[in-house]
Amino acid sequence: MKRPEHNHHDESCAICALDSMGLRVTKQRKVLYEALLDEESPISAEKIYYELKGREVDINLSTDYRSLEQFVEKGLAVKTSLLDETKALFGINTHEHQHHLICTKCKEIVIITDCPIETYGLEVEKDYGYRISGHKLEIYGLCPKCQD
Amino acid sequence: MKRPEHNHHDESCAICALDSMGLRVTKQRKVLYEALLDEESPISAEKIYYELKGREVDINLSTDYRSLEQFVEKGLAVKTSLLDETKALFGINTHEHQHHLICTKCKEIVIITDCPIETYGLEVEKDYGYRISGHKLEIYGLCPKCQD
DNA sequence: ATGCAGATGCAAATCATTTGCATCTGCATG
DNA sequence: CATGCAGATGCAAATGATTTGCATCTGCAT
Repeated sequence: MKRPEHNHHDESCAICALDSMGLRVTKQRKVLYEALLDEESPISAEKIYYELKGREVDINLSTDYRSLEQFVEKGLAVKTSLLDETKALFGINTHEHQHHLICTKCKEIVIITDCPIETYGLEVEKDYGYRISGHKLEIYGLCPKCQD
Repeated sequence: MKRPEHNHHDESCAICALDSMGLRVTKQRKVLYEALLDEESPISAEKIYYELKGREVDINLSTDYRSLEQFVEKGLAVKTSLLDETKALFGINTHEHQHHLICTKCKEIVIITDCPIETYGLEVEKDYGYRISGHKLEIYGLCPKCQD
């Protein structure tokens, strides 16, 4: 920690998170990180830009993209894209292996932390000679509300 | 089959496939469908466009995109996007449940037809109240050649 | 053989994302 | 605490993928 005056160390504190990864703590990055913390599921760069717009500190769309990309590089955030959408979604990196359950109608995203394919990866390594580094599982369906 | 002079019915025949889904058999769609049949894994619209370029029949990029999208609507092709790439990939719909094993270095894509989460879907339905309609699983790693 | 709904080509538009550049600002240093 | 400068920001313009409007062309039902 480069900030001796800052006497806690907590991932849910933007200052701690940014500082610990060697990123300068600017007001833009701070509000951006905090906005990500507030989201329960991945959000697009554009959407987060509009959420910040009009608050005390808003942020330019370029800065938004640049910062999100840096968060991802530093492991503070994760980038993904769901369904057949072309745009990227960003979320806080919880350092918890997780998958998404997505409603094909209302686009609600539920996070699933239980993973059925941990062991399956080993089988794949054996069968295909690949050295597996990760996987992505999305499950689609209708959420309870959209089933009526 | 609307073409009585065409006396077989085979998904690997472009004329049959297009005709059976009510799509006009144009020379552009025919070569496009045949090009898709030749691919062993999903390919981008642009790449397929360049592969056709210079052959007897080439095809405008707009037509390429429009036709691929129609193939997907009619269930002749499937659209996906892999890794964190933003561009869409298209492949022939084999009507076979499949997943992808992707080399993070050389981007080779291997198709896996064995699926570990058939039964897991049922658990999710019970736990989350969703009516599951599908899922997508991608597995990342280094292929044998890239491991050196 | 023929008309016309639907398909194509072209160019311009759109949407998400990135980049160049001039200006600004954290923060390490004295 | 003042200060310099590497790194961050805002703006506008560029890029890359994909889509669309429109005039022209072409399968295919008749």
